Amino acid sequence: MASIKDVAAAAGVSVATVSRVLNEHPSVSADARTRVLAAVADLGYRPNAVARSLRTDQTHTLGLVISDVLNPYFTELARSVEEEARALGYSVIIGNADERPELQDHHVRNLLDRRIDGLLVSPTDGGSPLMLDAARAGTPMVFVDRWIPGVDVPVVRADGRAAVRDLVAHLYGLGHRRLAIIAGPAATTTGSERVEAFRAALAEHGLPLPDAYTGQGDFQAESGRRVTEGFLDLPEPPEVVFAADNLMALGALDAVRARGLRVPDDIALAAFDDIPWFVHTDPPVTAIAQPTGELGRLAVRALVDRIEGRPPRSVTLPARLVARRSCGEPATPTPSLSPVQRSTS
Amino acid sequence: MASIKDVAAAAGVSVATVSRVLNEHPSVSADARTRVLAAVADLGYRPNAVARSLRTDQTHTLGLVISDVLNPYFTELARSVEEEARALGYSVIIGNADERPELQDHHVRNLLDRRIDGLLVSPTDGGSPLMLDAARAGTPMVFVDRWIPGVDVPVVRADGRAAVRDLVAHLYGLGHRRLAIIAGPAATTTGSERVEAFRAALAEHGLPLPDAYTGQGDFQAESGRRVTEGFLDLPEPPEVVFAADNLMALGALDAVRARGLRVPDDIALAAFDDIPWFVHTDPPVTAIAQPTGELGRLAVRALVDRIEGRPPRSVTLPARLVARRSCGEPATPTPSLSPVQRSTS
DNA sequence: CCTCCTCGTGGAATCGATTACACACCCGCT
DNA sequence: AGCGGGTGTGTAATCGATTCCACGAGGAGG
Repeated sequence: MASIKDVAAAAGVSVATVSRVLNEHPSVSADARTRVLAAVADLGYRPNAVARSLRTDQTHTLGLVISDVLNPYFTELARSVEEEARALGYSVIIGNADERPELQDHHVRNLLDRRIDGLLVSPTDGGSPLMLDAARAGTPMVFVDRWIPGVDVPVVRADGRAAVRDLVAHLYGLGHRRLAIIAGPAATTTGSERVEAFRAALAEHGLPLPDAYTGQGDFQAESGRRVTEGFLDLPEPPEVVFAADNLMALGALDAVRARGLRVPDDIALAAFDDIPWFVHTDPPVTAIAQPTGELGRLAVRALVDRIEGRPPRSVTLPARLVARRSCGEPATPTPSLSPVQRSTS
Repeated sequence: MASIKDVAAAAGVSVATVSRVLNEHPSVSADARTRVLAAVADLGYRPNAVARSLRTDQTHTLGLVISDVLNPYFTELARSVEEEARALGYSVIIGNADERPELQDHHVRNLLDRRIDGLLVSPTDGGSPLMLDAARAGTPMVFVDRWIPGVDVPVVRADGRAAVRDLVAHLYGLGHRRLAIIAGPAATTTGSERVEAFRAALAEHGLPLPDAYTGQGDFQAESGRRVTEGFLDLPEPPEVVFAADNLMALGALDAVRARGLRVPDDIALAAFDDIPWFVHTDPPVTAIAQPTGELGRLAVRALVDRIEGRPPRSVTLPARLVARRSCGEPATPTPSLSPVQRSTS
């Protein structure tokens, strides 16, 4: 592959001049510029980003470490992150942690070794020493969706409290009194927060949240299935199951079906995180929708602000309830076509 | 950040010795080795991958350019690619082309600039000059899922012909005679191949495939909706719609619902590419399943073989029909729980 | 005792860019 | 004529690693 030296030789100038042309430095004669550009076109020369990065100490690359790419919520987040980053002149390297802290560490280490300019993380746990060290050492970093309390890193996330309260009111209004939750890992902020919000909302209606009605999941479909089976085995099963993410809701749906039961007649179902497929399931699933694309964009902007020396801002956006048929009577007679179409908020 | 010089100084040796310790070169005394390792641990030193890549001309990175990350098929492919690559000591940078050739070119260029060791592509079109040049110039490259005819690059893909024939037989057996297809872009191999296979299978049963029953889609949900509306507007609408990918099937489902019609009573639906959600839609969707994870793994292995000097092999795996309720009577009375559970092959 | 290897080590070149610094040239002003 | 200043260009240092080559020490063999 042609290097800057080859271009310089072909154009009859020094490498410094070639570099200046390529970087649009003003003090280059028109004559030299055209000769260099001709040589570049002729040789099909492309600057070596590796060499450039070594010299400038910038890779124009962001790292994104998420918990599970197969979760449509994170897929969409990743997509919006890449789009916004591209618009700002950065590339993105995605690391999939699969909800496993050691895999998360692997990716963080790998990304740091590659000297990415900044790191976007949705932590799977309370924070590994590696990540905390990196944050302390000054690596530009922003948490997205989940965060680690007590660490001085900006957070871009959605607050689901109001939406959870709306959901509980909706359920209460439909006559449900025995409500259960499939929680996410307590080590994640989203895991614990959603349970807390749910418990608080129940309390407002004078309803308890017994231990038997709080199942421990891990944000994966299989755990949703397992927990739901436990619920159905209880002498007095809940009337509603609220899954703290979309995959566990899928598992719950499986478990209910496997028993030959029907949603919502035998048991109702709701989920945190809305996804396009929820419109098409049988029945369509009531869910709490986050402004996922917006979160991704804002997270990138905060990170790039930090990288380029501007003060980054933490952002919290609201989530909203999207009521469908999985909890009882349809909210309206017309079919719901898109996840963003209807909202009770 | 500490560099190899700092380590050398701290250990009282030269940088050459530090490098030898780090690369497990045999001729280093035990004494020097322990001093170096102590200094490394002490300083929290991590080798700079950028500098290393510049010197060794290897990045241990693969590029993966896919057409649409939001398509669950490609998400799963990306995941398996990353897993296998990690197992072989490589990282992956994913570029999402969004079915847009110019975006595909952007990513290919970006990846080549970063001097990735090899490129995995599922081309959105007949092949841009950029990609063809790269292939000709000797960049290790493997096509996955889709490919470009006439280019000397190994291909790892699934052959859906037999499964399409099974599907048509299944539909014929259920009494359907007017079958329509929502095709993918003719510029993609998967786009044209699936129509051809469908047409050939129909011919075996003496059925025609009129132009009015072949709609042109672009692998995105919206096009599935649009084409399906066209079908429904025909004086004699088809009895079955076969969508050439899962997103267009989703769009078709929307269109049918929007008219207040029911699947499969009013119109039947089948899709190429099976995904977990198809089990949970209303009704569950009959689909042709590819061995996606296996394709990803084999593609990575072929690429790494090529990179490391071994001869790469093209691979074609079979796809299989997974019959569910969206085309008529359930295949069996038991509910289908997983997309891989049942097959007619 | 001298020669020849082997082993461990360090110096320095190298990868492909960016950029500080020096310098030659030309213009205009006094 | 001489000097200051801007313009365009080249030389060389630099980023952080890897690796070729040279060299000194020490052991084995003649």
